[in-house]
Amino acid sequence: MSSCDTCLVRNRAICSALDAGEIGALNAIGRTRKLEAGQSLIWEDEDSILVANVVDGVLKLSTGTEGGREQIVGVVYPADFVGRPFGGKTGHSVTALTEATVCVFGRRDFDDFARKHPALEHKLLERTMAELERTRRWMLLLGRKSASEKVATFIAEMSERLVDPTCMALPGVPIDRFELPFSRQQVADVLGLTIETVSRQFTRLKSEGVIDLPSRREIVIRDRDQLIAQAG
Amino acid sequence: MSSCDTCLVRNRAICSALDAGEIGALNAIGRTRKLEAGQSLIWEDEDSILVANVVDGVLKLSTGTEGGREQIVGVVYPADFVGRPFGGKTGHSVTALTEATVCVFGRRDFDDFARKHPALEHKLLERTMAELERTRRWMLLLGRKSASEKVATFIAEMSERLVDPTCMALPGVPIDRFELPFSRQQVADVLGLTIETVSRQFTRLKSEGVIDLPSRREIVIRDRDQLIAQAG
DNA sequence: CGATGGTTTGAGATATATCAAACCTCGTGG
DNA sequence: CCACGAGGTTTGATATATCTCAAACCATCG
Repeated sequence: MSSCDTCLVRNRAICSALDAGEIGALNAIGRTRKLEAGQSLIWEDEDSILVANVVDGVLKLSTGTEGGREQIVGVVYPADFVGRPFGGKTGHSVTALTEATVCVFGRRDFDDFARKHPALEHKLLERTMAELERTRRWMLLLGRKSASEKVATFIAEMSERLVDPTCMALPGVPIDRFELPFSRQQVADVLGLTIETVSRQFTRLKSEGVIDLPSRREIVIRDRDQLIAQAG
Repeated sequence: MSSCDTCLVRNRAICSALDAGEIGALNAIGRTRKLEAGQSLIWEDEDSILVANVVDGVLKLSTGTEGGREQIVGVVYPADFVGRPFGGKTGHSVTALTEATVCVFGRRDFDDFARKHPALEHKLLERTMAELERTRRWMLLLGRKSASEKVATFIAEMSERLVDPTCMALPGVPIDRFELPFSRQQVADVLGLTIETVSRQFTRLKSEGVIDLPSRREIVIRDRDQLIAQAG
């Protein structure tokens, strides 16, 4: 029996393009792997040797300058795909932010399999295009938004993406209370700000009653309209 | 006879995945269109109705805030693909920066054709992944680089991308003199800066002898090593 | 309990934005 | 041919958002 049968993201990941027989073949070349928070799966500038589906947890994609400045260039959730198939180098590292479970494949094995299964490539294409679209929207934030707009946008987006991964929640409905998978430094690295500026914006939003911060890693949205308005 | 036979980018665009017969079929659903500088092909937030291959010229992809701030989220050159196949909205407009020639397809026609031609989808997937990679590298610039680093990086990247589109030049060799397809305002919109800051950085680089500016739209790189060093 | 790592708060420095004016370049029409 | 005007660009003076440096604070864990 294939471990895909019990996979939580079986119906949402690119694997949903495959029938039972094909899934078995894919299962044969992959294996599931657990990562603890902080552990990396792929490193910046290394030759692409593996790709993966995220089964559970949250991971960051990040790059940095020689000077040690870091920028988080993407965040992936269950059912998302990571890595660079079809040769080339990955320009960013992939690191777990929470405990995570991924389904990894050798890059070459995956390449061969994908070329023989156009439906899988099609899913991957749709996913990649959606990710490119999302990334481009984020560029507007990085290039043109103020610190307060950045933080408000960040919280609003988080509440839309951090829905129950088991899909029990209604789709498209954002949640008003969630646990942040980021430290303050990591939030700063997503938004292109410093940790102090992020902290000040959080406390300002709290003092204005827009959000509440029960603990360091928890956020409660008290006034979503106001939050959206401040997102600019 | 198919107009693809004389197409300058026939061997580099996604069409290179197709044989003579398939090209004929693709040609039947597309048409070439000329754009003058400033003319838009696709508008932000409209439902995706057409997609295109760039044959000649340079186009920008851009989004803006309600407040009128603009961010250029991508620049495309001959052989690149633009538009959002497989449904959804395009989150950015596509506008010609120079006179341009594109090969346009109705989005639905293209979708149908692509689904029947996995090799075409494969090329498109590779291209989309490369673009996503490039876009993510640009995020590091937007989020973490100073104005001087941004401008130096911009000039260096331009010199690598604006090679002779006919491919007569040696591949991978950057050029030292080129005409900018951007106004100062547009450079500012690519880098997330103001027009004044861009101007000041240009004149500084010129006064340091790193570049020369024979005219508003021309750039000559005098000291590439120094330029790269300043790109951070 | 004290040590440790992350976070918040404060005071000051600075890069970049903003506002305003002068300056080219180029096309138009007298 | 020259004067004029318009758009884009450069330069200057000032304002301000964000960064930097530094200290206090707070949870967590041995």
